[in-house]
Amino acid sequence: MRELPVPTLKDVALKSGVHVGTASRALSGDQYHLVSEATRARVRSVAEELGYSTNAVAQSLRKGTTGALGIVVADLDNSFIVAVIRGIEHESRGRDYMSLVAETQDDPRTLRDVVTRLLRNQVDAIILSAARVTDEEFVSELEQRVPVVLAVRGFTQASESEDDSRHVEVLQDDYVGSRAAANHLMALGHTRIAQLPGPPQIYSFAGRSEGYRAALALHPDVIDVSTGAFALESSLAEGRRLAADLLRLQPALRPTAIFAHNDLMAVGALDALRDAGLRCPVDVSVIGYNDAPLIDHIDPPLTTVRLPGFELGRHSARMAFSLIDGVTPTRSRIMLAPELVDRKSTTPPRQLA
Amino acid sequence: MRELPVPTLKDVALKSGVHVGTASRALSGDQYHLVSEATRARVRSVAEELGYSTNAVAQSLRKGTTGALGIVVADLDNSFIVAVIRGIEHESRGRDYMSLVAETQDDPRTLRDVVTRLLRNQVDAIILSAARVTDEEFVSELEQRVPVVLAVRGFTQASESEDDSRHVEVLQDDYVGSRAAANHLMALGHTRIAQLPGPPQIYSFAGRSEGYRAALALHPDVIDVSTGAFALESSLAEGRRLAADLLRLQPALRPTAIFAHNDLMAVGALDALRDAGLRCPVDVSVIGYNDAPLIDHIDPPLTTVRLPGFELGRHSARMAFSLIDGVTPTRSRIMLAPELVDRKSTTPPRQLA
DNA sequence: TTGAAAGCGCTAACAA
DNA sequence: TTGTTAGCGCTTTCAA
Repeated sequence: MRELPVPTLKDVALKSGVHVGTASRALSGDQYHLVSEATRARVRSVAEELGYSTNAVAQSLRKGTTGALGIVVADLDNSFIVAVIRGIEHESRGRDYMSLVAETQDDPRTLRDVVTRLLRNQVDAIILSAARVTDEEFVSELEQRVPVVLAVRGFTQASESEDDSRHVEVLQDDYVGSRAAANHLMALGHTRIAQLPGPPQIYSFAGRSEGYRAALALHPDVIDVSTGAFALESSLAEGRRLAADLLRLQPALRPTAIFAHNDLMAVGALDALRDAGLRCPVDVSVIGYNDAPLIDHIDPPLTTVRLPGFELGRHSARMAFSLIDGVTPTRSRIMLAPELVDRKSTTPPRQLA
Repeated sequence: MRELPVPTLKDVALKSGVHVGTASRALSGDQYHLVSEATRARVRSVAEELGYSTNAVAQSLRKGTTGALGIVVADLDNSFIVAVIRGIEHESRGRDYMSLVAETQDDPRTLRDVVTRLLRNQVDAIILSAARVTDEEFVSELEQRVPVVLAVRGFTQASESEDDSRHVEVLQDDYVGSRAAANHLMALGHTRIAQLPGPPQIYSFAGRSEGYRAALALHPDVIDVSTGAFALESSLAEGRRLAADLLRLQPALRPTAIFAHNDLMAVGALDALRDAGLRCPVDVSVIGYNDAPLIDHIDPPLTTVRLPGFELGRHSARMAFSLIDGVTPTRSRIMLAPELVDRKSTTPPRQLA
């Protein structure tokens, strides 16, 4: 099956009649000018002929740098995260960097595991998009060993100023996004609203709760009928459970609008509504977060908040490269604004309709 | 930010008062028995204390093997593929292998690009899930340089026997899946059926076309009203376009059931139906392929074919390990059976209802 | 059971 | 402009 002996630089040098050092320079991206045009051409053609390709492992060992970026995500099965990864890759292309993508499934042990692996493999930087609030100490230690960019999930409360940020973060603004969601509902005339909070162990969800509450606080006539419970994971089943609890309240106390911390939970809420014989949006409006694929094709098409994943990835990569280059980035935190997408799952409450 | 000098084996050896060779053995997974228990314990505790972790780059260079698996996928934003990746990772865990995941976006140039990168990085094997029919020569060359497992997308026609297979393949049986889909429609009583074929440059879609036609061939009373056109990419928009073309036929010639080569195209077909003032499933039944997330929550919940992604990944990884170990796998081709999931988008045709 | 030494493939001083 | 040389951090053969 596989049998061709892989040619090394030495082979190329030999066949070109030059020393390996010269061959190295001739083939290198930034030292080729130290070689006469003639030899350079010869070496390159020999390399081509032999099918030579540089051994990145040897190169890395010698250079002390691998040209690899570690990307750690909680859940690969998430289009938003995939967009982030694509943004990173896009930005890496120009620098000829390679990404090592690892998934934690939101398990703290797995997180430590994959990070250890990445470290062993000498990645030049890590873009971490899987941190939970309890991981801050771990991340601080990690930052001693390798440049780290926190993407999507940070450790910064919305209320904190950039000055006291201890990490390099590229985030989507949960505070702004959730406020937009809440404001959308209130603008429609809803006065009894509830949120379905995602796991508070993830700052993003904490931020969404905060933004939601801040928005409601500005409207004394609006009351928050959230139960106080939160999802154990941001899944459809949990959204359904939380919503069902809410719907068990007596009708007069029930919310006329629900803000779910992500689309999957919103779909769960839709299921709960149906279970309770209620209809969306006529009886209860529902708004999600993320703008997942096909979420515009469910019944009813979901109003939600769209996140700038690709851009977020690009910024994260740029931040990482700054750190790698030893350039202190001008900003230690970048916040990108999400955007509300108005569809069919939100309308004015019935009494106003 | 980062400053701790990273300890090397030499540091550990020095502090332990042994030679690096001994330290290496003490820390190794399979040579530690060559070291006295006392020194082993000492070396290990020193390593721990220093926070030593082996430099995988140096280790790889010396060993000539990296413990890395290259995984090449066409589209990361695909839950089925993510399941495959997870299956691979699951199987890799025990062997302490690491995956390098790369995406081609189905672009042949990018495919060559990422494979080159993986090769430079000396991956021990490549699991390729992004091949197009025109890539067979490229893959054959690749197989000379590194063990290759074709996952999900192979080069094997459904009709070929395993004996003439030139590659190591782990596939989901498109032929069986598409036959199941067609049979489901025919069992419901449909006699005018059309398929919406995905790009034939991908063998999976070619296989689905074949299976579909084979199933219909067994029922002389059923006529295939497919237009013959196929999708340029397996997207919602293309599904919509193809379906719209079909619906322009005069009513008597129109299909009463449509088999879309994947769920996204099926959703596009649903849109086209709506555009044409037709309803699913009352006027036209629609069946998809893949069982994408949320596809059970669209309107109507889609009947589709579910694929064993995780298992497929596990088998792919096992195959790869066999090749790495130099063990000729007992089988050069594994075909996993998909499963039909009956939901609400398919019913008997109107005249029979 | 341990030490010594060579060398994986490459790059980058330094010298010529 | 090119050759020489040392060495990145590790593993492993060979000797002791």
